[in-house]
Amino acid sequence: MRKIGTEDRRIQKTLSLLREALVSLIAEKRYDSIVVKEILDRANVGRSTFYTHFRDKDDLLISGIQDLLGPMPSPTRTPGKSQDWILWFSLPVFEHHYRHAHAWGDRIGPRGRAILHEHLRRVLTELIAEVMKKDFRMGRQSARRIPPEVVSAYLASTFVLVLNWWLDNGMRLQPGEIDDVFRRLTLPTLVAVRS
Amino acid sequence: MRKIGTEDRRIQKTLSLLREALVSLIAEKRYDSIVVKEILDRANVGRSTFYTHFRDKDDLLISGIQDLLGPMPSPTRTPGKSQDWILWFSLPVFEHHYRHAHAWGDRIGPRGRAILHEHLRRVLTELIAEVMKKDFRMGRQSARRIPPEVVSAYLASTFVLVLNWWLDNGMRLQPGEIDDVFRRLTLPTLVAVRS
DNA sequence: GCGTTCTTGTCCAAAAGAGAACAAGTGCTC
DNA sequence: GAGCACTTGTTCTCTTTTGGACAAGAACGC
Repeated sequence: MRKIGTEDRRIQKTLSLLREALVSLIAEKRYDSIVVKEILDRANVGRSTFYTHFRDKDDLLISGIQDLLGPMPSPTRTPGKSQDWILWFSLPVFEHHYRHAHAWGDRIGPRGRAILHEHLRRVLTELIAEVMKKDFRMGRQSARRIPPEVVSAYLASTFVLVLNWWLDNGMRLQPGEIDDVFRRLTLPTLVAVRS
Repeated sequence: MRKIGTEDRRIQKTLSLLREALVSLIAEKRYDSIVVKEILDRANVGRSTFYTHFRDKDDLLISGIQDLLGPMPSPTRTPGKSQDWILWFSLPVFEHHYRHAHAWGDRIGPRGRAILHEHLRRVLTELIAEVMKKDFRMGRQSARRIPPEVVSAYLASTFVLVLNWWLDNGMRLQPGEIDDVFRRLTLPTLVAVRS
């Protein structure tokens, strides 16, 4: 049986090469000033190959988020009334930014960051909603219940907001500290809404 | 115009991956114990791809020699009666072995070394003959003249002999010193034959 | 303005790689 | 020595990659 879709070895190589090329370029110069051909040259990949996988440069940038969120282990609901298990993504993502943002400086630029964060928000919204729907307690229906889609969108957008603030202020807090800020901001609402 | 033959970007990538995989494997285990599938796994290359480029494992090993000798700059004949410019390859190759042999230890094994040296001898013979034929002085014909093919074969085989001795004795001499040995062995003959 | 040069994104035919199946050989152990 | 697992090298079809051509759109100086 033949491997299908994105499992093909050649595809994986191509995606890796392109992503690594972009990352290493951002480490050297402003994202906005990077031109597709530079990425191709560094990745040693043909032009048409690039466009079979990505719509444009921004699409390539965005695709890295899937790399970050994709392999994130799903949370296991701990027994008890605590609701913070649904914020499982928070600390890992903060830590990821902490590790990588220093190398990037602000060469990503406002436009690049906007694209990145908007996509992060969208993907996080979906991811959280998915996990919430798997949760048993969401089975309880009630007239006044807030739909999980709204809650997940709320959490994702608040997360990105906090992340943005953190970055704008030079990441003076440790990942654990900013994570705590995020949790104290959202947990009360979460408890009230989902109890 | 389309690129042809070995210039294709995909081919270069494949060859590099396979060669690097083999080298890194030799750094870890005996050459004889390395199996094709291990090379494929490490290079992340398909089986059929391997066999479109190489006859077998030995062929891959040998191909590295071309990498070593291929980019070697051709010698420039210095004016004067000195003949040692034709030994231009000697020191670079000794130095190459000096740099890499320590990492390889003796994991290459007697069989691997025999294959390698036999091929090195063959390629060197051709390379030297080629350079000699480009040389002006070889134009001089004479009944007693020794054909350049014989001289190049003599030089190559003596070189490999010295190289072998050097390796067998644990490379106790510096590259410059063993190079000197080689030159003192061959120069008198060279002068006598080609003056 | 206007031409020149660079960039973007699309399309295509041809080449290379993937992977599975296969026969044949090797080596092992029971 | 029969069975089994593994390796080698070949062949096949299908998928991806390639590079060149192209149109359309910046960006630039003159």
